[in-house]
This record gives sequence, C-alpha cells and structure tokens, in this order.
Amino acid sequence: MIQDLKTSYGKIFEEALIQDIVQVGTYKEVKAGDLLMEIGSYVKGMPLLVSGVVKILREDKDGNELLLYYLEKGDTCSMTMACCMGQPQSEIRAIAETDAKLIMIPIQKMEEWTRTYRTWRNFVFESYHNRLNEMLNTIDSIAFDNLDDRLINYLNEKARINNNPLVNNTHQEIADDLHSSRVVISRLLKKLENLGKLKLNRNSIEIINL
Amino acid sequence: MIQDLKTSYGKIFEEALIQDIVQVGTYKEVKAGDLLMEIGSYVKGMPLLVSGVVKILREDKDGNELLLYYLEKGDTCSMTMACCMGQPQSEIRAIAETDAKLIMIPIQKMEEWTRTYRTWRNFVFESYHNRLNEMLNTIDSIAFDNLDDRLINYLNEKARINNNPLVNNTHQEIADDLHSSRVVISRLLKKLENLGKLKLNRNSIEIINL
DNA sequence: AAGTGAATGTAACTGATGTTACCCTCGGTT
DNA sequence: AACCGAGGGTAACATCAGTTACATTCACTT
Repeated sequence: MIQDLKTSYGKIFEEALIQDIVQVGTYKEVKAGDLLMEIGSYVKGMPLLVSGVVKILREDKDGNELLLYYLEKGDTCSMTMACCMGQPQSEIRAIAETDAKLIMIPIQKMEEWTRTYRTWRNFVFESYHNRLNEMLNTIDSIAFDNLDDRLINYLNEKARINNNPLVNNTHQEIADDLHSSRVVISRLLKKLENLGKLKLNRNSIEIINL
Repeated sequence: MIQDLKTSYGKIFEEALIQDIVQVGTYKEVKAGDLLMEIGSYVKGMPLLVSGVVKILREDKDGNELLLYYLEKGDTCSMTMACCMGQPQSEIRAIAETDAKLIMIPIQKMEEWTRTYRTWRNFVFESYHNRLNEMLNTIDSIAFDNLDDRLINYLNEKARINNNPLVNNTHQEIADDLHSSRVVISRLLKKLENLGKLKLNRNSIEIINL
C-alpha cells in the first residue's frame, strides 16, 4: 500500500501525511463493474484512487442513468466529501470502470487533516475544483451539443481512459451512459461508420478517426 | 459594512475573522443587470454576497446563454475560488439579478484564512459543496426534464428569489436563461395560461398555481 | 444440427423542440 | 395622428431524438 501511495500521491502529499494515511487508511481492490457507491447509501469513507478508473453516474426518476465523469489515478470523489457537511447520503452512483485499487480514508480524518496538512487542504480544494469543471463540461455537452457530438466525445474519452482505440461496449451500454436509447445509438454509430470514422464489431467499436 | 457583515455572516464567522474581513474587504453595491464577472476575465477577488441575488450563466460557442444557478445572501462564487488553483480566468458569467451588496475579498487572503480560521475553512467547503449540488440539479433538469417542466421550475425559482409571484421578464429573457427560443417559450407559456396556471401580461407573468 | 438469447440493423412513426415568417398590440416619439 | 420598435401570438415546417416492431447475425448450449 505504501508503495502505491507514493507512486500516485508521493509528489503532492508530504511524508508525514503519507504515514498517517498508511496508519488509518484501508487498501481495497475492486473489479471492473463493481459498485463502489450507491445513490442514497451512507458514505463510510473517502476513496483515494490509486489505479484504474471509476465512473460517476446520476440517475433519473425512472432509474435511467447518465454518465457524469470519470475519476482516474490521483482523483477522489468530491461528492464523498459532502458527508462531512451534514449530507450523509450519496447523490451519485460510483462504478469501477476498470479494475481499480483504492485507499479508503475514514471521514473523521478529513477535518483534522484539513487543519494540519497544507498539502491535504490543497488536494481537497483542487479536487472540488476539478469536479466542478467536469460538471461544467458535462453541462456544456448536454445543453449545447447534439447527440452525434456527445457520442463522439464519449468514444474518444473512453478510448483515452482505457488507453485503447478499441472500445469494448455494447450499443446498449453506451446508450445508458448517454441517457439515450439503443436504437438511437446504433443509428448514429452506423452513420459514423459510413463516414469511415469508425468500424463496428460485435461487442466493440474500433475508433479510426473521430 | 460591518453591520451588513454581522447580519449576513455573523452566525458563521468568528469575531476575529469578521474584523479581518472589514480590514481587507471592499464594500460594493451593484444594480440589477450589472455584469459582475465575465467569461475569460481575470478574477480579482472573491465576492461575499450580503444582499440581493446574482445569477450565474454559462455560454455556448454561439454566444447563447444558459442559467446555471443563483447566488443569494451568504453565498459566494465557488468558481472564483478556482483562481487560487492556477485557473485565473473565469469559466462563467455573473450578473446581478437584483440590486445587490457584496464584499470583495482579495484572493491572497484565501489561503491564509483557510489555514487560520476554522469557520472560513468550513464556509469554503460548504460553498463548494452547495455549488456542486446546484450543478447536479441543473444537470438533472437539463438531462431529464422536458422544457415544460424546466420552465415551470424556472418561474417558481424566480418568484422565490424575488419573493414575488409576479415575474418581471420578457419571453425572450426567459428563453435566453433556458437556452431556448422566444417562440418556443411563448408557446409553452400560452399553454400554461390556458391551463389556468398563470396569467400573461406584457413584460410580466403572474404565477397562479404552478 | 437445432435452439437460444444477446447484439445489432433498419423501417416507420411520434413527439418535442427549434426555425421562419408574418401578424397584431402596446406605448412612446415625431 | 402617424410612426416605430419591442413584446407577444401563431401557423407551417424542419429536425432531432425516442419508440415500436421486427429481422438478422453471432456465440454458445443442447
């Protein structure tokens, strides 16, 4: 655990803080697809992502999802921090996009470290700030772009986080993330294929030039 | 200024912090419609809202706006805080919705007070947290609701912040805030009027039961 | 080989929203 | 009184996205 910590957070956290984290944090490995946090559930700890990718989802009244953004190495869940502010229940769902390793910090430490460690304070602020910016991007995308563009962005982002131009998802899964329907996504994907921008296979999509 | 401060922030800030704010803050009164912050502009200070309402807008590539949320007494602009994190330029536009009074804090004080004042630290965290939640609401609204519902919510919110069931806006202004078009808003408003939910006048809308 | 379910392709239709065009009315100005 | 611009009403149409329905293909099981 200490090795993972130093690799991912060694540059931003001071040594004493790293030691503290090792003391109170619990190491956790999760598999792709694992549910890390559910809407309405009580937040027990704050996750520091060491490796892998976690996707953060919002749900509408009918139970349909919408992808908000991804967390990557060095990120944490700002929503979780809310728990320290009298909002114990999660507003979002978190699912491991890939296998991932993370360190869970008991939420009681939040306040204390914010007081005592400058680097922790900065980390938390920066975290909030990054999440606000991601939310802004999400809003831009939903409010200003048509579905074609959102799909293209989605595929590019997916390829980026997995470091692989072959996107291993079904049309249904993509439709869920974009809060659309399978038929619509299939239609748009076919259009993009006809434009030579990608190649469709069963269960995967090969990005050519989006 | 000190009186305004105590009224709006006396319960959450300790006395010493209030004194500090009086020392370095500058008092400012603005008129409804005044531009407080522009996209791409450099952030000079952090505003503490003492009275009135400020609306926060996002803009698309064609220059059309979208209302993100309102700031009210006791709120501050989280986006502004970003300036302390190497993002000097504003991502949003802020316009006084009503006449408003605010206190501008030099951004250099942010770091210092975050270190020294527990109440300031909590205020900043809570601020971020509130803004994240408002962004979530905005996303829900854009992604999950149709325009009818967004319009209804908009009118109710407007009536709430102005404490007046008579909404003094043209259809064009509403269309701008909702990132729609005048014709569409007129159409929906007329439908709501026919349902007896409101009454349309020139330059204003009377909410009856939304 | 036949059966099965998931994934995908596709057509036809619907509904919500945006666009264009033109109208009228109100209030203030010339 | 005549004029004018802003605000608003409305029709006709276009477009995007969602829905329904059904066919096809593939991988895997029986």
